[in-house]
Amino acid sequence: MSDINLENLRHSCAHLLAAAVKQLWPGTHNAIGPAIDNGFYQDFDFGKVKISEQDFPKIEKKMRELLTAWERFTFKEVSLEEAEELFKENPYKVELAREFAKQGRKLMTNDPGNFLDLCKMGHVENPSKELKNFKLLSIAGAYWRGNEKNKMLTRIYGTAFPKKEELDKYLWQQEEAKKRDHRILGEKLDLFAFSELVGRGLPLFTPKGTLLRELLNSFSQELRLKKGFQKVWVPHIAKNDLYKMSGHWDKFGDELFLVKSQETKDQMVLKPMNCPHHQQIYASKPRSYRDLPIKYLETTTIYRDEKAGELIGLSRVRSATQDDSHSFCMPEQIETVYDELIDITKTFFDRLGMKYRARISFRDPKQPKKYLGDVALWEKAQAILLNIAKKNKLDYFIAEGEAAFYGPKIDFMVSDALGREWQLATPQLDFVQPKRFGLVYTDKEGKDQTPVMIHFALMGSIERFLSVYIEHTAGAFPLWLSPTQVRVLPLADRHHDYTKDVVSKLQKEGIRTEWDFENKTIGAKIRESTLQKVPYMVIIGDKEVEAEQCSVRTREGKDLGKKKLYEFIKDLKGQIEKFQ
RNA sequence: GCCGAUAUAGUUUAGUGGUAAAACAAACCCUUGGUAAGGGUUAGACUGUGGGUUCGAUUCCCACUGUCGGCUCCA
Repeated sequence: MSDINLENLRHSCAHLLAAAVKQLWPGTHNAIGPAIDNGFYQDFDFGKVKISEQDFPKIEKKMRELLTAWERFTFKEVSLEEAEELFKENPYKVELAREFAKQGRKLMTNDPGNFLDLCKMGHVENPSKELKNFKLLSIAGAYWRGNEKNKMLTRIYGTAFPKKEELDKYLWQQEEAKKRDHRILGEKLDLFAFSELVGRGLPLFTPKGTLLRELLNSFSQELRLKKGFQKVWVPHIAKNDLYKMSGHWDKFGDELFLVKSQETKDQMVLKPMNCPHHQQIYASKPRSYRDLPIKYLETTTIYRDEKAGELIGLSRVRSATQDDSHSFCMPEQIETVYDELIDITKTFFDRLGMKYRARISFRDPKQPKKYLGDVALWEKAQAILLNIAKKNKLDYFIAEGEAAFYGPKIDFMVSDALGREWQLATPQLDFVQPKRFGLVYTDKEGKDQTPVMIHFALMGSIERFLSVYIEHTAGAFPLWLSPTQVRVLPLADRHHDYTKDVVSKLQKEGIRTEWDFENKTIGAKIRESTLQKVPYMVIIGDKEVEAEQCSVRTREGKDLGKKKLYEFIKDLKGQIEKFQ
């Protein structure tokens, strides 16, 4: 890594962008231009001018032109009056200057040579030398100060690196991420589809995609069934009264629901979560402390009215299938139940080859109104979670303010092959809902007590998990998850009978097998199977028929040589069993 | 929802104020090929939907729908 401060570099680059734009379009006002995680942005008020990404080459050219004269940033402290005079054309700068003056902060200006700006400190020493490796990336609208009541400004995103190689690597990585985009792979690998007629945010799963969903789901469920969870089933609609009782109605109102309630009594809505339903199963008969913990499991679809502009492929949808479960236990059983859930989570992600760390989400002590339930209970629960994380030796960190409104939780932050982090499995404690629903169990003394509920979904939503997992694997799923595990490729027509024989024997053993009888060369068939990420290809020609063998090749291009079919089946089964 | 971009064959794209071109995929034919693309032929699009301007629009304008990028990261 270079010794140049990345933030300073990028922030300086935002100045350069502002300078270039103001020269190209006089009268444009620049607002803020900070460094961000992957680069920088600069907001502009272009007035009536409309610009697009097609203007980028022109802007970049102007940036390079200006840069040659940028020897160093000179700073000067100014009074509010001076600032108001200097930036009188630019209402955004004036607003900021007044605000900062009010807060008692020093007002600074800087000038790299030909572009005066109001700015905090933090720039590179020698712009003309250090700022060379930049690129403008995209353009978008953004509200002034992030508030939708304010004016919409034009935001130009870009990035900059100390070295050209670093910039090139970043751009290459972006390209890689694009290739892995689950929306593209989903179509290429024939996993899911959308229909304008069905509606946006409502994914349809093809046979291959459905297989993938079901394999992941049964793995998720099995892990819990082994720990004594029991499957339940509930309908997908309910009266809105259910959510008034649970507290979701007060919290989210009508916005959460995909079918809007008319506020009439007994109005039906689509369920946006499963916990209230599951609690009604618990409530269906008297419970004794001897019955606890009671652990329900159900993979079922929920429906939420996500904002239209936020729907993205499978990662943000309106119909999401949760591998959900709810455990009801006595307070002193929390730790035991939680330990099981942590164990399940570890097994699941270890087996999928994904790294993770835990985020313990506490309430924000500064905003008590955001949460239901009494503070003492929260404190107690948070202490329990922290202890569990320590005991299970989780790699954890604490995030205040990330808790659900009904209780604290542990989120598993799972990282993918490109190093991006996703919040997936979330066991969360709930002291509030059982109380609201009046759930009870009879304790040893014969008195009614309120159980604690623990929400837990491993994948969260299968759709969102798939979006992460498809990009993690780039569509090359492990053998046990591959919709097609083996494809048998005959060289010529005369090998078709033998091929059919091999395919049916593999299928009989439960191996998901296809053949490729197309009139193409073996090279083309191999290419096609490789692009479809089929783990194993079996090639059948004269030699194989003669020796009653099959030639095996992996999608990575490795030649495993000739084998007897039973040997190959044994290999495959051995590999698959490792995951059961 | 808001801002911007965008919509042409199954897919990826070209193109024009006078009803559209190609590649891949498909079907058929030739070829029967040994580890990431063999060759040919044919078929396939009322240019997203609905309006408007015009003698005439796929092309220009408006609305709708879908898709994409954003809407937290403070001078």
